[in-house]
Amino acid sequence: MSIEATVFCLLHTSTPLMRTSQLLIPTLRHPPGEADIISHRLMTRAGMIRKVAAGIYTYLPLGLRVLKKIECIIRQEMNRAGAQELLMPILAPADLWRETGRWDFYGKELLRCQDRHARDFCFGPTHEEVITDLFRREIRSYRQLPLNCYQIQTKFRDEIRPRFGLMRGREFIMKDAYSFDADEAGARRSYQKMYTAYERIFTRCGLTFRAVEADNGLIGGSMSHEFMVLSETGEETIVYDERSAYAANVEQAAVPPPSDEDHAALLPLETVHTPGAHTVQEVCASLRVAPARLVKTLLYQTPAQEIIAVLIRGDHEANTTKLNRFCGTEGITLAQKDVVSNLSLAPVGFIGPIGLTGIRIVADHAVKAMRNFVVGGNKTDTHLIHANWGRDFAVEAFLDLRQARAGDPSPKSDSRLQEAKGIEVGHVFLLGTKYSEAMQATFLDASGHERAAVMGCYGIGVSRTAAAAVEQNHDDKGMRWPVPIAPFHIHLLPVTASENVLTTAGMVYDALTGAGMEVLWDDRDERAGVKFNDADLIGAPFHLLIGDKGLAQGIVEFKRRDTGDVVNLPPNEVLPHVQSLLAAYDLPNV
RNA sequence: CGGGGCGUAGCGCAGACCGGUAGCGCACCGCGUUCGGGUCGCGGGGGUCGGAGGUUCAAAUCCUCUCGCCCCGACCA
Repeated sequence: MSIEATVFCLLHTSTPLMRTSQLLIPTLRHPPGEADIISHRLMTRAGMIRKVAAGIYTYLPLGLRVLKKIECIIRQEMNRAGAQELLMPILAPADLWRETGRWDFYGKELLRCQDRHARDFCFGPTHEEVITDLFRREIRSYRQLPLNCYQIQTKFRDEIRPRFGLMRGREFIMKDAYSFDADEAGARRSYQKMYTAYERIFTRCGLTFRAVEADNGLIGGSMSHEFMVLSETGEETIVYDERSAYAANVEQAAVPPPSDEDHAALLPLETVHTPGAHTVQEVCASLRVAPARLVKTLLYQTPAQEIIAVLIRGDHEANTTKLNRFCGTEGITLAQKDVVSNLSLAPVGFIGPIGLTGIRIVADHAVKAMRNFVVGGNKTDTHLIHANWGRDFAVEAFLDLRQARAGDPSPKSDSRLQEAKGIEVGHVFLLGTKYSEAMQATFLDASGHERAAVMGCYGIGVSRTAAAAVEQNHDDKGMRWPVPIAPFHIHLLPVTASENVLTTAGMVYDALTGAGMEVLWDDRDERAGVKFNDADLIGAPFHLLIGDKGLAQGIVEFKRRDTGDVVNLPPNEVLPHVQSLLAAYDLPNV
């Protein structure tokens, strides 16, 4: 490299571009029609992201800055919690995935490919196999534990239907961490450290969130919490209890058995004609009873094609997560119509527990408390009233099988649950030894016995966190980034083009950037209105307006993006003012 | 995978039913004008109408196939 080129590189790597005229920030007045939710629309309009294919995006300079900030906060907090960063490959050999059985089990979401020798590989949707393989090769002794390694890396999950921009992409950036401990107690300590680190991370990112109890799902293990950013656009529903700090995903939330039982005298079973009444609503309308007086019979089929009948009170919803847990299955589904008809039963809508032979019958707790209820008649256009379990049909077990909902009693206090929508930005799992046993990831304990490591895994959707931040922080003009993850701290807006304004802008810019602040200087030859609109759209937390009107009075205008409040300051007081504002934050240094 | 919709200039759309010169707004380029919330005027560049095949004297337009994208559903961390 020539001297000139070297000098050029040094100059230009040490002074990042912060002028609008030089940066690639292609703002749009109109979003593309396909952008559906706020974060997708605004991030596209602000020139932060561009779609390359369904669920696959390019992060433009502005968007990348936000991601880097989130990553930085994550790194700082992960390191603080004793985790160490490494980087695993995007492609993993199929053999590793076959060892845990997930090559077959993970399904179409696992994107597979072959190399030139026709060897199978997959794009990592998560990295338990690769990290566990590393562990078993390198770790021999309990003295090397605990160990917690993380990476920040691009993941690929071939979602059936990618949607919502960065919120549910196929390719996305994720921080995933894996802990290895010598025993369960150690694993719980590692889990707790990550839980605490996650609280710090999302707090520092300026998000309103809630940690909720969650199901372990396909990944396995015994305990997990999801970190939910509260937002109406959330795809998840959570229930929480203000009084006891209890919060859970509705999938997971336990519903206690009803406290009151109906003790009415048993009435004789009667057959009633209910033509065309398939749904709970139709049956209730036809018989003039409340949905809570009805018991619906749902037929589920396990992956092994076993059929099980599930009795749920008419106004309740079944919870397949709980059903899976009871059956010891994953992926139980409502029986298909053709399966039902092959069982030579009544059509869907008229199925009932009475006379249902050769099929297991389980019921939700709530059914146990009922007397003289309505059930399907197992015959077209027929229902039965005054049905009673025990007398008219047997139930294998009563257990918690329904979805929690607002108004249900809290399992942890005597108050009632409330509902909210959330975006899952983080998930911590206590895995146990599922992967370490499958892959013989063992070590010798203090007494010389070989033991399987007790694992935990911990994910944060980095790109999704950025999108969630926008969902939670915007107005009709654009984004309002929380200070720590904003692409820039200050948007410098000369509103007129006089010599005086430009000179002042240059001086303020030098002063602020010299003090380490990130200033986006809109030096374009544009009208003030255009600059204001772009600035509101991009959503830096502070805007600095410099114009001839103000300078005539010796002031510049310092405006908060979130409240719109304006403070008039002499130019030389801008730096201390911003410094005092930013001092309130634990800022990442990207 | 089932149902619905859409592919025409960078973005937003019209034209299609009824085949015959490919249009509008914004953006972009030039000149002038204006300059504190998306100025105004004049001039200009840019499109194999997603792709392939077919019908026809002639296809953005009609037919067949195909690819891509979006929405709803089922599925899922």
